[in-house]
Amino acid sequence: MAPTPKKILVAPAWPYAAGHRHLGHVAGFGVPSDAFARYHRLKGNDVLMVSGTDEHGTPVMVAADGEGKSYAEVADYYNAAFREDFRRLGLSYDCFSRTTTLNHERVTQDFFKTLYAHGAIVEQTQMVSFSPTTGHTLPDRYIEGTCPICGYPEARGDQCDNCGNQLDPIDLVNPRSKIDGTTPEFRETKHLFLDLPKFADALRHWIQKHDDWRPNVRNFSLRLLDEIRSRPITRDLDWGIRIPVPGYAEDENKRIYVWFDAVIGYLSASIEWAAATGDPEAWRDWWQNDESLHSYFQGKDNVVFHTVIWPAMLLGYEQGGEYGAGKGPLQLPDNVFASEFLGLEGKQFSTSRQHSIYIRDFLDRYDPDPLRYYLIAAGPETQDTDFTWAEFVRRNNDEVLANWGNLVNRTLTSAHRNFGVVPEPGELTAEDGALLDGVAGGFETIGEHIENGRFRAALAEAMRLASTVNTYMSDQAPWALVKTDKDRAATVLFVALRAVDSLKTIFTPFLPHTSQVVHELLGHEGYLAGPLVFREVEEEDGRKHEILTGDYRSWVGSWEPSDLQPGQTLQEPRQLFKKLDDSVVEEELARMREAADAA
RNA sequence: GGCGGCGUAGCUCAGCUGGUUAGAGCGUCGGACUCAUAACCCGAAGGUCGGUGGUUCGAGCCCACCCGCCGCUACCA
Repeated sequence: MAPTPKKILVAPAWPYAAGHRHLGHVAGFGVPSDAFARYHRLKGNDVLMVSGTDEHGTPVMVAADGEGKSYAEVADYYNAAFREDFRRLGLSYDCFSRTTTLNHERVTQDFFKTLYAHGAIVEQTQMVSFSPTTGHTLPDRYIEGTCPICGYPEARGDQCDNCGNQLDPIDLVNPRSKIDGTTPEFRETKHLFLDLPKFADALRHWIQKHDDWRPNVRNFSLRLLDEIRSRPITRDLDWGIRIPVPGYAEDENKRIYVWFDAVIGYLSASIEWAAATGDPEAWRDWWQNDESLHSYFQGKDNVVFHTVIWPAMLLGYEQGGEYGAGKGPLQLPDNVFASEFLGLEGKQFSTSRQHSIYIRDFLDRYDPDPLRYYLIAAGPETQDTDFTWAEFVRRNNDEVLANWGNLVNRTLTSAHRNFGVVPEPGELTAEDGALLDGVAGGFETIGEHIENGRFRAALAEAMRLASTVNTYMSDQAPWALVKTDKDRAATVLFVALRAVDSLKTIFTPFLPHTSQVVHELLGHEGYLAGPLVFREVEEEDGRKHEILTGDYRSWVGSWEPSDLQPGQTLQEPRQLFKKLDDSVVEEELARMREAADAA
């Protein structure tokens, strides 16, 4: 009997809607979270993978001003762009939404009101810088000036890159806005703060229990707690969610600070998903259920939000307000898989210097699976790594194509040409059994790797298993047996096809598009990893938006060894991966140079 | 400045709580095979594990110091 499906929340970071996403972004939160989600779906677990675009706050406003568009236009544009990028890459969100929906606003305001009612939000005055041009808050990172300590002329508002000292923007000599060069004004204003110190002990206790977290995440988080301070959760802006508290609600020019509403997105998108399924209470099975597993994926710069701030908010919400409805506390994160950073040709990705490769551009020229392969096999899982075109071409040609692609091709070609169907096997030899047992064992070892966030090791093990099948093929040489002992050839090809069928499943979390092709070539029907779709959602206020989703419950396939049956009709084989010519490297490097020169 | 990480074969990296001749993939060289996208298979060469000094019967793994590289430092994954 199958075990009860586990409720798994997969929570990839919310990308910020102020610029196109590049390879580094999806290497951090995208491909690993999708591999994790797809694996759990194959295991038969109930996965809910939710995210969306983070659309409020200053960076969107700055982008809008720069492009001469409204804030909403910029948000719309990038929301649509990200959805399309992620669809093409095959990131199987159950609901990829956005923060400018009515639903998100309601959930955020409920959260805010509830924390306020529980005494977790306090009012403080704060010295804040304003842009004289727009009248809005100017975040510290948009201010530069001369460092009062070392005299470095381009110190940032929060820190001097030259001497490394932490700074307060008001101390800068000749402060100026990085956006338009004007001199910021400093004014005392009242803001609401999240009382983080109130939660320090509870958080410390909770983090200490999690000795399964990656050490850098755990140590870094514990360190943060030692110096924890209240954080403002309101800003002087006119772009963002209204503050549902007396004295603030009426103020046109105060809104909820963007980071506060962004993390609530995990919850609001779950609620949105539930409503769309016709069972508005369904989200509670993930959020108000001790047995559920919540896994978050983000880059290392975002750790603080996922191990300290969001957990503090969840703790403060307690049994909740309107949405929590007294039905139990909200689940805290179980895993926080923080990635390190991906570099590009030896340097950091930089949008401003146009040292970047955007997802959309990449996918215009290359297939998604080789990219997914690269981002897992050479991704920044435990330390910074580098994307280079030479390495991409090599991994594509010499690893994924030569090993896995070629295995599929050689076994299917042989079987299709000589039998046309999955051949009827005779008695299996010890070698046959050993091969199938070895591949079958992969479901457990690779599954364990994936569950523990060791995607790199999981994929390496899958590749090793593919090698064992290649070796088996070479040893058994069915192409020769066909002429001398056709029955034995049938058995060998049967065994090889079963192994390929199993490997197809094992590779699905990483290479869903090509696994779907293998699935079809082997004569199976249905979607192993079907298309992702956009679906329109209309809210009560009449506004509409599109989400990225998919019909994952109809997907066939399960995380267990193949039971491929003799007699199943095979399709004419076709190649899974395109061989890339070495000239690609020089072309792409030239393209990057042009882009950088134009910037 | 604070904190953290990294430095192991040509390249990218594994090496868990210290224990026989330090591993993998790719690359290179040689061979075999010829079903397969000149792919696949076998074999070989190649490293004083950044440096110095300790602890230990024994250290790539622990400690100290040093050199080099990198990241985070609270709105760039």
